[in-house]
Amino acid sequence: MGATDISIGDLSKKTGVHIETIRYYERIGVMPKPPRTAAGRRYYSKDFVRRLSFITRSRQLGFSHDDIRALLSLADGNGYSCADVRELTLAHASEARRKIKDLRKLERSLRGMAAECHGENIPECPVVDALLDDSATRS
Amino acid sequence: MGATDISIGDLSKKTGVHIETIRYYERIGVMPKPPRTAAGRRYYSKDFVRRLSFITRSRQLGFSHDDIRALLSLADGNGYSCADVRELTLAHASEARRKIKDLRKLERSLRGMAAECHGENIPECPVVDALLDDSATRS
DNA sequence: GATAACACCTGTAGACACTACAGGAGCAAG
DNA sequence: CTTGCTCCTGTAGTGTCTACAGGTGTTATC
Repeated sequence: MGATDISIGDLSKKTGVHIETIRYYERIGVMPKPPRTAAGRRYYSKDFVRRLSFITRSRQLGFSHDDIRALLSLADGNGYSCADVRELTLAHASEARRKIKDLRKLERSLRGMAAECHGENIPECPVVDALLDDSATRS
Repeated sequence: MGATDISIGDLSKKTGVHIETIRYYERIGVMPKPPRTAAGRRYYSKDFVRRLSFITRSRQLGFSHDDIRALLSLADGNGYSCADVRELTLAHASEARRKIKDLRKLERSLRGMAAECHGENIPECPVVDALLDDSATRS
């Protein structure tokens, strides 16, 4: 264990990733297995910090662990091509755009429903009605 | 089993909800237990169709099953007040707005990264670099 | 050197919202 | 009466963690 190496707790504090999550990442193979002390404790070099940050940044951008494995595979220089990464990235951008569209519609619906509702405790709440109406009794 | 009652398979076709999902909804208590034939098969009246549609519409709008239980409780007239529903709805609207903001940022990042990348198979992929840089070696 | 407090270990189970499958029973058409 | 479909229950798997139980190791204080 070198002078700059850190424990799992320190890695957790440094990156804001829970200890359990770090171990989970190791288990599913997105983080490599770190070396251990004689007593069996993990210790991490700067490279591990870097890789964990890569993973959290990618997760924030909505990449799945499978995606991240592909990205890391490229970073490690085996298997995937840069074109693959580009494609993956653009696919995510399109999906983000789709989600934005859906969420805009959703927000409009929700605010519209709430605007109709004055908070009185009447049996015909406009929000509930809005959800009940347009129901599929149209087969 | 009345003339207009339908089987779980028909309910599934009518609403687009998988049979397993319908049974799952029953198990977790968002759908009430339907009556059964002598042989133990579920059958559903129009009311059930209506309620399942309510549930799927609510899910599409991002309400959790707990939220839906609260909404249905109001629809059934016990416990929750209209003001509660209003609050729930506005909270969801705010969350939708937050997600939209995040996704916009995400889409910009992704498209920016992809624009830098010309698909050549070079070891320094700008996408991967963008993810690796800004890594936390700043404790 | 003893003790207390804390960090770490493994393994398992839970959360959410489903989905899938195994193994069996009922039912309708040819 | 056999074939093939639908339905039944129960259990296990998905993805992304989170939480806990029960144990061991390390460090600080007296």
